[in-house]
Amino acid sequence: MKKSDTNSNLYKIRHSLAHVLAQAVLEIRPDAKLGFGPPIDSGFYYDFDLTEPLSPEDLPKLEKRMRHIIKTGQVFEHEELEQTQMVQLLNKDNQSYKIEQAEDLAANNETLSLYRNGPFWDLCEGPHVETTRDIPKNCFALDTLAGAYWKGSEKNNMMQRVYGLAFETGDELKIYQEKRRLAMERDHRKLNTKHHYFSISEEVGKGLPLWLPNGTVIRDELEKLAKETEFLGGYKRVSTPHITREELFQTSGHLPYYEDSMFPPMEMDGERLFLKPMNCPHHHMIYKAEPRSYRDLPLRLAEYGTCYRYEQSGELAGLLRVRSMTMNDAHIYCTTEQAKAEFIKVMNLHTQYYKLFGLSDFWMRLSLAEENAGKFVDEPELWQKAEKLVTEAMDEVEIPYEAVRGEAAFYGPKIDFQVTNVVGREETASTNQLDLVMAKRFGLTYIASDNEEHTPIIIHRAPLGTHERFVAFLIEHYGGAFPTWLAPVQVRVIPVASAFNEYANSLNESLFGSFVRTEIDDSHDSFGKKIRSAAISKTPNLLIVGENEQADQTVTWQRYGTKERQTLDFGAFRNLLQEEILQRRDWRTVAQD
RNA sequence: GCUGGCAUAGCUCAACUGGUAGAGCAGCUGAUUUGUAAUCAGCAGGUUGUAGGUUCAAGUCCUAUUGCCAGCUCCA
Repeated sequence: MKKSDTNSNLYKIRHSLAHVLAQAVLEIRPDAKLGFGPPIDSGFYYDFDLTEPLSPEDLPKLEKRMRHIIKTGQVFEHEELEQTQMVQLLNKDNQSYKIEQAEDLAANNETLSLYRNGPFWDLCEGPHVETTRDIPKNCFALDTLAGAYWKGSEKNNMMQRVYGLAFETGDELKIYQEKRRLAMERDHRKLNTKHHYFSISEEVGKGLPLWLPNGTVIRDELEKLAKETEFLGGYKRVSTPHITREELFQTSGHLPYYEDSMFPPMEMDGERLFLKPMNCPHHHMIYKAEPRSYRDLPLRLAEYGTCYRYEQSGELAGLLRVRSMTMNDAHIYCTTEQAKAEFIKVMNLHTQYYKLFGLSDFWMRLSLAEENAGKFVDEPELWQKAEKLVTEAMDEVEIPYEAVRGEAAFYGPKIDFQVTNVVGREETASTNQLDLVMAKRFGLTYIASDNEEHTPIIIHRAPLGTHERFVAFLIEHYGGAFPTWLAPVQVRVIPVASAFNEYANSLNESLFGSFVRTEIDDSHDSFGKKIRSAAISKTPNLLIVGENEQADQTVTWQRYGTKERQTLDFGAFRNLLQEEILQRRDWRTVAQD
């Protein structure tokens, strides 16, 4: 929850519940050491260091104890203490983490305060409800157990975190739980079991998805979209190898700054080769392959490039986090004067794509470097210049964003498009980066009109991100019901009885011959069953044909998810469909406009 | 990678405190020929993730291992 909400009733309820939870845990695990226990967007959590871990079966027990504590109406009392007194008190309870926290707070000259309720007390700045009776009866539920590092650093101890859901009323809690349940239904991994987009097999390796025919259709359609758009945007297409000699990644700085995320090298003939984690070094080499003049700029090199990154095993998740990925990558080499305009063009391209998919639930993050983090190329002046350029461009297009330190690429600031997946986890869907560092490292130059050598500015951009993540998002965004142009199967022809199979088949073949992805349901199932199967398949267009249609050479057209249908001439249907596909229209969002 | 949990047929799930695996859907075969969400009947499908161990007996208990899930850390 935001700091600004601290005085809201909801904040107090959640914060107080965290204390009640800690009290309940201490009842069953008296030696528990307390960590942090803040309110969060959906409720609260509390971290504990336990000698004997809690198991999911403990949650109902804890919940029962919490309800009991609430009923006794414990009063929350506030008290401020000097550091020595506070540490003494904490020491008596053997709360070593809290002592560390108290010392940190004191070092920052913050007031040390505690809250007591009943037998429990906690180092805490509040605020809380007056008494535990102010916590509505059924407004909370313990949710899950998880691990969490003390102070969020993997160098520290792993503690056990208990998550709880909490709202102002029981009804709000129920609504939240139902919403979450519905969201789970859209999980791309869940929809995948039904619609077969991809497969991750143990034999091939984790994080290395196999794209099945249905998923490949979506990939190919996205690629087609990107190629057409980039062609019109003046990009040139290139293609580069998946493995590369060590030296290139030394030059690029990937080995010093990014090696943790790279697969270990292959050794051959006395040299070391790496799988590429990004496409940029290769594009830079293409830039370098011939002398460049200012007349060549902006030079826009585009590639759907496949990269490999050694993500930690616990981070892999379906298609959202993988180890082999194909990026909608391009690098724009331009002069300083051109940079802002090029950056703006790229931002507009993002907007254009997001509008096409009807994606509106995202926020933009300006990811900046952090000093002395060791993760960023050490060129303070260039960073400053790049940040200024990006900020100005963003202000000019008037797109709101939030700046976050420490999230930049190692070679420059980024504008990331942040989206949340169905489970509520935030991910970067697209990215745009301004890079003043690489051109220098690679010795990229162009001859300007002054007949002198200059260094170009580079813009890295991936508005469609990677196929893996973007397709995962689209599956969840559309809930598996894709618009016609993206749908693995665009049309299903359904004869009402086998007597019309022949007519249905002629339509099917005719559409197929026009490059429409079509199939026919000539099974022996009842008509009702065929309609049901078609609905479950989420095929966007159904063509129903029977005696009437056959006699008139017409089709009855029904959209997925609707009851309305229209009967029209087959040729007319085909024209409408082809136009819709060509224009990549989603009739559902078009209707809303 | 770390903490916790889970693993039974293609999918969703069953099998009491250990007694030798069962259903629905999907699939296949046959009958049915149907105008908007499940026609009927039959058949087939599993060394219970893998490897050890305890036991007269293991899906069930123990150990290891692999994979998956949630979270932390990390990121397109």
